[in-house]
Amino acid sequence: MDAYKQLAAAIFPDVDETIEDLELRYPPRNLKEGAQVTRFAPSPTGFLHTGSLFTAMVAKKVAKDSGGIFFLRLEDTDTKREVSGSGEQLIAQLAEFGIMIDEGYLGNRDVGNYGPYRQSKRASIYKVVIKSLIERNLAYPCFCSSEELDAIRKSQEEEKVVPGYYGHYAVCRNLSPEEAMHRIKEGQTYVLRFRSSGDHLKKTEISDLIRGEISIAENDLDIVILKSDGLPTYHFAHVVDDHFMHTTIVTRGEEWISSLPIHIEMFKALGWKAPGYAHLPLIMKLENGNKRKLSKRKDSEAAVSFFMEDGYPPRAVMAYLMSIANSNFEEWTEQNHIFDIDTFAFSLTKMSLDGALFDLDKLNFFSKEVIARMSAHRLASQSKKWAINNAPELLDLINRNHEYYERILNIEREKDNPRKDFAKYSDIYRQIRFFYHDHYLDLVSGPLPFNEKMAKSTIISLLRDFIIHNDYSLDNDSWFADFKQTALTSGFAASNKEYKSNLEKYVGHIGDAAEILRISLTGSKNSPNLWAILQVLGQKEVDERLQYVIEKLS
RNA sequence: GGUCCUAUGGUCAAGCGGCUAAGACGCAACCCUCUCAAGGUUGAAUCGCGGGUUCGAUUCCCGCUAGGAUCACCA
Repeated sequence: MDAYKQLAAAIFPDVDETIEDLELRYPPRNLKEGAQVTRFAPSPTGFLHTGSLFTAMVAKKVAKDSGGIFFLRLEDTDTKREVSGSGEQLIAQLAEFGIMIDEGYLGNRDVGNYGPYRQSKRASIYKVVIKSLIERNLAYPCFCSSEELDAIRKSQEEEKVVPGYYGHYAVCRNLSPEEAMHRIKEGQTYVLRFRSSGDHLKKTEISDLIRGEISIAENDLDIVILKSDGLPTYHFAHVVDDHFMHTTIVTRGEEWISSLPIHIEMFKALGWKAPGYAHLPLIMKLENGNKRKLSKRKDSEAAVSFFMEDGYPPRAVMAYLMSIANSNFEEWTEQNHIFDIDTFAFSLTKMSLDGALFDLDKLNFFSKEVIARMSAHRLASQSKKWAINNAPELLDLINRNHEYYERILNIEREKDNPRKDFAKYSDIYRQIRFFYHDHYLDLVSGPLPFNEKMAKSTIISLLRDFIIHNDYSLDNDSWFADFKQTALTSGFAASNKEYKSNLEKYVGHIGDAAEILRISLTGSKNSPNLWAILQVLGQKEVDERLQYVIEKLS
């Protein structure tokens, strides 16, 4: 047995499987021609990030549109940063946005034949591969401490050379296998590094599915592939996992482009075919006039929980993200009047190449459209679901009478261009609370915003006439014609034009009369259609409110 | 700083050698109107700079500039 084999055996005495065994265990997938296998590979380090949702959406689209497989792998090799429970949370949040996986990690269990789908459970697989690498002298143990590494980096900075563990700076790369074995037996801690044979001065052409050819210097860093805790680093886990899981297209953020040479080199060294890569543009944020990557820590909209808490319908968020991914989605959705990303023909090559600024205005636009197209019934149930966790004050109103709530939401809804005044569920409460008697009393407790020029007696007379004459059985148009008559008898002109040409003859015009009624009923100068409000409130409540205002003014 | 990516209105962007340079969001005005939310009409606003190539560059090439990403036993 040669020295490298002995070293490998010393490091992994209990690994008896080979790469060939693994190939047999994870045979090629049986998919039709052109079907793509994609994955979403998040780390369980906290809430789902908006950029991650974007990536997941694209990955799923690519797989589904091609009749392939979309799976999820949990990249939980960083035990220090892991937030317990966030893996499950990720799955749940993804599901809220309609992103379901075909196979992979599902929180409490794995589904699929290419698992385990949690990297922390795949240690034995990585070890098989690394053992083979050591046997071929393509990986070696490194005993450098973090202090030594820091010292190397510092000296490199002083010498103004490229920092990193390479060439003669890679002191452990030339340790003899005997020496390495000796140190291991002594109990020194170590990591395993990949022995790079790349040349920093040589460029390789790599093709990206979105960007086309990219020319980057070869990797010459001996990167760590197995940490001292026995878990792999991202680079190595990516290569091994996506090989054995037979991923055909890796979708990930643009920030990974720079480590692409590392991945390519490892695929080559192992004799494996690398997957296609699609490096997605980052979602950016404007700060002090500069763009920057959306940051989870600084930007509330970076976590998708922001949208959930504010009450944006998931469909609206997805539509917005899709409009960033493929700008023709917007045009498509205009014609189809639906915001269903599943039926849209997505294209990787139509993606923009630079990061989009997150645009809340645009999201609001999509969201208004989406909400306006929901039935009152659906909006009621969706907003209730939201209120349960986020808005006790709204929930209170809903719970008083669900049917009444639904009727409020149905105002000006069932028509060709429905009302678009809610961009998110959190907009609802403020706009509908006047429908509830106690809230109404609260809203009108102060001075009412009547036009100062309007005499109290005029207001009172109009409201009194209204109480007596109003007919609740009329339809919208007839009702308004009827209301004009009432206003006329109180001295209002039937039109603005008429009023303007005979200022001294009238106390105001029909618009003023409507304003008086509106303020009296809602406490505000702005509201939805008056007739609709009357219908929902009903005669008893209307009369009570008007009586209240009359008394207040008397 | 090295390396890589990117560059059309405020934002998202179409364009792929010849166009009055689409469209959407936002903004403004007007119309409609019982107010608001809408809806309709109109408008303001863009090819970063400098060299080439070409009869002709927003488009192709090279610089520059700017922005971004990345340089860990994090992913």
